[in-house]
Amino acid sequence: MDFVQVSEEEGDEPIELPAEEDGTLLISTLQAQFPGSCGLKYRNMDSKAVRGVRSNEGRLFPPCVDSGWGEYVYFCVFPKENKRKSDDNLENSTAKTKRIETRLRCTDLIVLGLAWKTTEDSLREYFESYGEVLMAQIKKDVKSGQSKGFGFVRFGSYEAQMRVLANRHLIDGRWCEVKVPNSKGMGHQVPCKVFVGRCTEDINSDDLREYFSKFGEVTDVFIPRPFRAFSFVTFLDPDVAQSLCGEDHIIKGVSVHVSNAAPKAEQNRSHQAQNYSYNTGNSYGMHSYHPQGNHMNSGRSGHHRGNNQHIAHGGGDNTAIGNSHSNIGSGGYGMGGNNFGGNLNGGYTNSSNHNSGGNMNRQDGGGGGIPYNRQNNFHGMNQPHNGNVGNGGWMNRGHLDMPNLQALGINSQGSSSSNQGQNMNNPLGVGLNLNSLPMNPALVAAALNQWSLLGNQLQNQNQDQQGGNFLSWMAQNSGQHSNASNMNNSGSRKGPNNPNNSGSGGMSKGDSSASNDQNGGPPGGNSWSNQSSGSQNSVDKSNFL
DNA sequence: GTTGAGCGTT
Repeated sequence: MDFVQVSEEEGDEPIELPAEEDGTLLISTLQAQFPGSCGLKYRNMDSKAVRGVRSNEGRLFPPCVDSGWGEYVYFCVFPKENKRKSDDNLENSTAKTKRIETRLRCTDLIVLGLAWKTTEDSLREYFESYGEVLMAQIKKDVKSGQSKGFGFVRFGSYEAQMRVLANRHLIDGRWCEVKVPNSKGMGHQVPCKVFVGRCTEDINSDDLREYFSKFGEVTDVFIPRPFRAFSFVTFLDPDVAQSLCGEDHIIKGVSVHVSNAAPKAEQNRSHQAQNYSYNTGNSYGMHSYHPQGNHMNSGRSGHHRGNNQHIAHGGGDNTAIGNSHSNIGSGGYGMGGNNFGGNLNGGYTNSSNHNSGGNMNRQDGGGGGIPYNRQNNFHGMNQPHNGNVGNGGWMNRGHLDMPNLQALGINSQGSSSSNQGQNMNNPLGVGLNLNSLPMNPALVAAALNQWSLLGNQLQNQNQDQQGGNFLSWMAQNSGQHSNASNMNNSGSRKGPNNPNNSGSGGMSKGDSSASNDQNGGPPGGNSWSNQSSGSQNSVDKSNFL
């Protein structure tokens, strides 16, 4: 296999990226290591000029047909901010306004689980690796001055905020959570996703990613399977997403239409909803994509009793394998006649911050219907009493598109006596044992990846079910947040806590404290030790949707 | 002095 040496900028230390069999380098491979990059260039030794690398349909082509990539060190091309011509003209002022708004969207973030000893200085120091810290404070007891174990931090850039929110953080020896405080509504949050209509079947996620990377960093691409003539593209910057809405774009010669990812029925969904009071969400409904984000189905659907009757509302082609699937309804939202999943049931019910008692019954894809997974027990997902009743968690904190972790069978903190409840080997605090989940782990992976909760871990668990891009990007970016992404500073013991185990150990709750004892562990054998060093992450989620 | 889910005396 041929490797291409790539660095972020000229002069930086290069990373070797694997080329494809045909000698090309996938942009997705590039982006796995250099998020946001959209191409390559290199310094021509003869002319001393910088040369661009040919790029077409998600692939980068070596400069020389014969000698391939040669010994050059390539460096990345990143899309220029606001490079769009339209912005330069009529939208210039609004673009500026938008940028200001972006800054305004930075909000104080609450940091939970701080060590008692953590000071405002050390808090600030830690978070400065993510970006400018405008404020860092520890809440203390007024009299004693003792820390209450939580604090607040505010960043100067939204991007830093997003990265911080996507990770967990080892601060002064404790894994801390960072969230948007309850007191802050994120109702003004602008969606980062766009709906891309009129897609043809040959437009794949790489195509979309490559094309839309021109406008800004693409963090996710979702193409419903089976083919439904639309897809979703998520940008890091919601402004970019918004700026594209309403436009037609040509991808592979096809005119696609970009619009807001919010379902068209959004406005009047409140009075439809909840027609089918049982088994509508159905267990196949765990589509990892939620076009509107924070609507996790407010319930009313939990009477699925584990039969094989999967009713996919709307959508049509629920040509799932095995079992008896029938489609009910033809409504729903979507564009251009695409039935986006029907959702005549309780999919969208409340008007804000849903999921109060919800489970994971949304079935956005309607016909998508998860046509795989004949062996896995999906029915577990539709447990009518699956907890998470109004406990907030991520859901009510305004964080868009977060999964119902409990519905996914995931606990957010390990349990251990020797480390104060902190699972030191699990950076995200996601008590996840893919092999013990009552559902398709690939789906969980997809969901978590979708929601940016899980990235690198998956490759430690099952090479066939890797999550991918977004979180791994978040976590790995610039390598300076290793605390958050690469744990096990001092090693862990081999044994039950090694997520590579395919047995019953793993990250499930109730691991022995010993196995979670990171600090005391002997060196070597780090189970969670590393995030990807290659491009293995770039697995199209749609493979298992 | 201990503790470990939470939500900020301004």
